[in-house]
Amino acid sequence: MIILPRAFYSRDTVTVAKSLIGKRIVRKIDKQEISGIIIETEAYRHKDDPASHAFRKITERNRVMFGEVGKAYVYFTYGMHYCFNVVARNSKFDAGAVLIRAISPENGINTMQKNRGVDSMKNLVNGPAKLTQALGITKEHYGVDLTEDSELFIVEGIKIHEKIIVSPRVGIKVAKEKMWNFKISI
DNA sequence: CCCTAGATTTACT
DNA sequence: GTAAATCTAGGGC
Repeated sequence: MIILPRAFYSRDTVTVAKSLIGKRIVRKIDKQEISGIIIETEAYRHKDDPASHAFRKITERNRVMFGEVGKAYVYFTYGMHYCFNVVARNSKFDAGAVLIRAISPENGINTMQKNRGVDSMKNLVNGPAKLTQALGITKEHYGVDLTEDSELFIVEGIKIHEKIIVSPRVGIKVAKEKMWNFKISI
């Protein structure tokens, strides 16, 4: 099990978003290990991206997007949902993050089903707020370093044979022309 | 299958 | 004050 190094995240945000497809996200709760393969991501950048939380300026919520890469950016939205991002950017940008939109469950499926309150596989982790609920990710994980073996980190995953599908990002009202959504269908 | 509405808190304008 | 990187249930087809 090889944890992705900080250098992995020190590249252009869009490149990192694409590269994260097929990697494994690992969540340790007590002694149990829950994991899944990342199958959908989106890039959110800085000055050229009006849809990004970091578009205007640094604030209390988005400040981790301006900090060290490889850390978790967790935000709360719509009054009831958490979403999980990884901070990633190269030196050309002051901020950037990759939203994890969907995973494919591996270990701890029972726990995910319990956390979600559903037993269908199809509906388990196929959305950004669903996977945070299934993995028990909350604002407590804001700023967690994902390059260390702790309760939440990302490791090398599987080889991808499927073609990566490139689409416009989901759920935004501006900058829809940017094709920064990446996914595979398994 | 597709569509609509309601939930419910935060953070920024 | 209001929009928000969403999800679910319920109704109609």
